[in-house]
Amino acid sequence: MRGRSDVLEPAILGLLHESPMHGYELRKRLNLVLGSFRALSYGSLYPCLKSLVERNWIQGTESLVAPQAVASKRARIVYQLTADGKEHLQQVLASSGPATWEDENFDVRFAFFGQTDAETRLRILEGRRTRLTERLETIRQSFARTRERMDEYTLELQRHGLEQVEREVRWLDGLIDNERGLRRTRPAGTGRPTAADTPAEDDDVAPARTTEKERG
Amino acid sequence: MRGRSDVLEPAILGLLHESPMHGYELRKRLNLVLGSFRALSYGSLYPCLKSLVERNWIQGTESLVAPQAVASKRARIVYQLTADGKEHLQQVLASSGPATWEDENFDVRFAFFGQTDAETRLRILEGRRTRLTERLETIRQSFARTRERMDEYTLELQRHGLEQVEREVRWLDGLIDNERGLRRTRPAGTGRPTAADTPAEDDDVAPARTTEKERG
DNA sequence: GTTAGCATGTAAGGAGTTACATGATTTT
DNA sequence: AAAATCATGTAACTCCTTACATGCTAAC
Repeated sequence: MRGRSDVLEPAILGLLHESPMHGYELRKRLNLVLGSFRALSYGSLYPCLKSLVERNWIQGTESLVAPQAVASKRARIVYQLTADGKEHLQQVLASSGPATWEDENFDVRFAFFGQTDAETRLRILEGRRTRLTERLETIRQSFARTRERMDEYTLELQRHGLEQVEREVRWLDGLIDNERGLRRTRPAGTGRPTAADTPAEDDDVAPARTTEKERG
Repeated sequence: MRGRSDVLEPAILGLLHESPMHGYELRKRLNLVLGSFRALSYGSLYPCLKSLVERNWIQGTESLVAPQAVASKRARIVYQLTADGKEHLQQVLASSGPATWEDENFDVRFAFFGQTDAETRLRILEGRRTRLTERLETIRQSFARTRERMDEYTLELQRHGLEQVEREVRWLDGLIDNERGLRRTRPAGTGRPTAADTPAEDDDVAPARTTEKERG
């Protein structure tokens, strides 16, 4: 029943958990968290905020802020999480389904790793890794099957895509190693998540599944 | 007036230009061209084919194919470009607007570079490059502005994103060099598009614009 | 005093998804 | 004979976008 995401809602809740904000500011921050700089429109943001208020996960309070100590600016609506909202956010960040491992959903989860425990982080990183190695398998197979009768540019596009995914897997490997280290040596949530010192120039990124199941 | 794409239509036309096909087969090939392996659904494909037929860009003919020389299989509808369709495809592949430089649109254009001339290829590669350097600027600026008060994971996500975009720019540079070479030495459309032998480990990817315009 | 940026919204619509529905053919 | 895969479609829905509408405030 779910579309590709609902990437917006978790992102909003996550940002508001870090600090209360009004819509206009949220949008700017959102464009960074959502990664690919697809300028999010107000036409999505405000209706979403409205529905979050209705479900009682956030609440908005008019604030007459005077930034240079001047009187009476136009009221801005500053949103913040309710108790219900905090609880819900924790559930969302910890939950994982098939959609969790897709690009944008993963990015949002990852951006708010600071608000979860090491257990959850590891689970999500590994789920993402599995998803990516599945992709690698699919690409490699079609690569092998159709190499001959394929246009050179199409081929180059796929070679490049393959490389990008391989690189992302190595990035994840670094992060996973790091989380494992954290879990063994420290209680939780300390230490920098800096990635991949592992050179790892090898090509075997786990066999995973070989089945090329249809998913449509 | 255009949404993020209409990535499907050009992709279908491009594939059918390479060779006639029926819907089911199209879908599989489509999933590779469209890159990120977002399994395209029949719910999008068949209505799109229908509308292409209505606009007289493709035509479908029932074919009673018997693959192992056996009689009477169920009829499959094999689609092929009409004359109008071929003309339209050329226009689409050569045209370039703001949407052309976005990820998926670019991928589709690139996948069918074989069906265009060197002039067009170069224009599209350079447009894409400009778009990416704009992104780099945006990321770098927000990076510099908010580095301190930002979550470590969010930071790592952005660092990684930055790296991926930088890598993509270098990939484009290789392709652009290659196209330029082709244009100088050969008539058009010959030679392999193999990328970046240029090591180019430098970091200056062109200043481009510094303005952080709103686009919403 | 007018342009640029801050701030909040609504209405209509586009591009795609999931879930459903059906049936033929091939493989086990 | 059952299961998998080939093959074609429709209906309802979701998430997000564009375009529109409004008004305040800062800077030039």
